[in-house]
Amino acid sequence: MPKPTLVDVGREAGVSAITVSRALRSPEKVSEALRAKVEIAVKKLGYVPNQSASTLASNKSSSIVVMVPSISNNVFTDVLGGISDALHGSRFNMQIGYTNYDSQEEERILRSFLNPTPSGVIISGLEQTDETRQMLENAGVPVVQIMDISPKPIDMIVGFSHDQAAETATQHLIDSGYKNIGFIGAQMDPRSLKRLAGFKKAISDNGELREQCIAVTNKPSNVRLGATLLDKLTSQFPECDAVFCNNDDLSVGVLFECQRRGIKVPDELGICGFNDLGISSETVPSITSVTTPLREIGRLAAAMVIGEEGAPSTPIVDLSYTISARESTKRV
Amino acid sequence: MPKPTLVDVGREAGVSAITVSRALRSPEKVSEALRAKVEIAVKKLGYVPNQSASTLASNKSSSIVVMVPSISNNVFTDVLGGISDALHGSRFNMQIGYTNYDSQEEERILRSFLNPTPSGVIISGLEQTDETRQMLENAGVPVVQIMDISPKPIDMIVGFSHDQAAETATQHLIDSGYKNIGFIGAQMDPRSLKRLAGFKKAISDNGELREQCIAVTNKPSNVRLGATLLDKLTSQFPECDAVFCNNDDLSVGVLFECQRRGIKVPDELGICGFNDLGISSETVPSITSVTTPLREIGRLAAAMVIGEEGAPSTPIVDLSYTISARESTKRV
DNA sequence: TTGAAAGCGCTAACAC
DNA sequence: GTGTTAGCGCTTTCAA
Repeated sequence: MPKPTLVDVGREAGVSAITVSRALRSPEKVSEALRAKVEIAVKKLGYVPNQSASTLASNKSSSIVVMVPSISNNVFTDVLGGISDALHGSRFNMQIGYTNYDSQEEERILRSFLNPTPSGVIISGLEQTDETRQMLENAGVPVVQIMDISPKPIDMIVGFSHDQAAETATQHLIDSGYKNIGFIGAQMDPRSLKRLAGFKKAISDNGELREQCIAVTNKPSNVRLGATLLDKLTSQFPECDAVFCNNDDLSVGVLFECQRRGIKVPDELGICGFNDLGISSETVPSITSVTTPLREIGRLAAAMVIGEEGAPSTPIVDLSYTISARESTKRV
Repeated sequence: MPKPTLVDVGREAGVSAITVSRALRSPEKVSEALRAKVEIAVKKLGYVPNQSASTLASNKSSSIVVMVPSISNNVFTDVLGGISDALHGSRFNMQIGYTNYDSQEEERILRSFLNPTPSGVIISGLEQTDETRQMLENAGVPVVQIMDISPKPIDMIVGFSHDQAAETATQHLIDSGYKNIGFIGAQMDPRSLKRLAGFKKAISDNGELREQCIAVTNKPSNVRLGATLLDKLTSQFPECDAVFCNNDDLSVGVLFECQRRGIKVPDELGICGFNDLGISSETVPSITSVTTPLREIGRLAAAMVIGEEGAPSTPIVDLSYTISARESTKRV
């Protein structure tokens, strides 16, 4: 038997198709009696609305498009989790696009996702191509940029200041008594570069910034890389007594490498990570990290894009981060 | 200006709409000359096909539905990564459903995803409700179950034997000279229960299985829980000299707890994890784990569901796992 | 409050 | 190889 349509349900309930449609989408426009009849017919036939037909007829889809650079990065799984939570139970579903840190790819994917027009777009970062920004503005849908912060969003934005977060973290290392602080970074996307800038500012403000205190790579971040980059750093900057890492898997890798090489943490080397991904608080010694509001970003972005009540009233939401000071920077 | 349609493109190219459609979807059915004209018109107008209209007219969508229990679990991000890789560049896109380990939720989500009929379904585990199996069979689309293995899949299946993997791992602990082996497990879903069964079998085959050697919880797995469960285990089973963990974050948590409590690994306690999630090989000491073919499962499932050439010729694919023996079970 | 008619953009089926 | 016609299932608009 073919799938039942609105007409079938209507016939079963003794009403017209359009009444069924209304009963389902805006029950308040239909009389109590008919609504009940329709409900029974829907159950009986096991009717499921055809999304494509609905989308085609109304020219709007009920999906929220979410563009993220990568799925394997824990940072984004947290954000997606937040969005997923906020959307759960609403009439919206999410459609995820992976840009692989490539603006051109982002533009291409988004173009296909914007046809038909979704109910909203959540997009990571500020680095959209001009074409992409144009498309988004023309689409006339709510757009929320996430992760970063800017006074001039395309539409709305929720995130935090990566420069400031990194600057604060570096200052924490300085305040803890470390003198020769290095920077370790992987996946040097624009937000990572901002963290590097924040690091540089803190160092310069407190003395002299030396070239050799920075060890970075464009490879995706992972635990192994933390060890590799620590090797690189200590060979080019032997007097190094603390490191600020771009992301928590690097800081964990640095700790393990210290354990292998017999470097004492925090006495001989202080370590500070970024994002507080859940493992930092568990290692021995535990690792200081910058706790960033990842899930919260996801949740708020979803609320803003669907215009929910829980949504903030301003289009620019600058969330705060905190330094979670732990054993890895607690010098005696 | 409104979005251009097939008719617009046709007018621009001096052909009919259907010719444009054919030129785009099956170029071999259209003459060289027209194909070129169409291509130019498409570029000029910036034409993007309307998926809904296509889906509605043809009654098939080009999405591959993927049902997973959770996104925050690293295990599934690996699998999704594999699927994403395999689908990249194909004409298929993926639609992800999160079941939150709930068969009823799975059924509900799937019902809405099956309308209109997708090009294929990839679904985790064997524990679908009867209704769900029925729906999938009625839909008449390729279905690939993943993660586990069974002689009677709904349609196709790719995974590995969790019982056997756990049994082999436990045997490795026994062969390494451990006498009182415990089991630590979180998120006790059906596959975890199979791992527990494999553990029990190996223990029973080599002596006596005692109730108190098992410490489990239904909470989602995380590093912290590893420590908690080790506490529980050692208090109820003090003579314990090795643990097999359900998942790698637990084993990492166990190692950290040992470091906190001054328990020597591997001499006083042997540790073996599961899934080899990337961190196990980096800790100090490194942790033995069962390396499971997560990405491969994703890749193959995608190939099977879209009937690609790289796909296996049999509907049942039993992949192998390997024990990656590391320092945490290397007793001197 | 309910219904009839028209049409969203595309493709299947059939002609030419 | 190309075009014509009809219709996918729904919503919009307008009328009753």
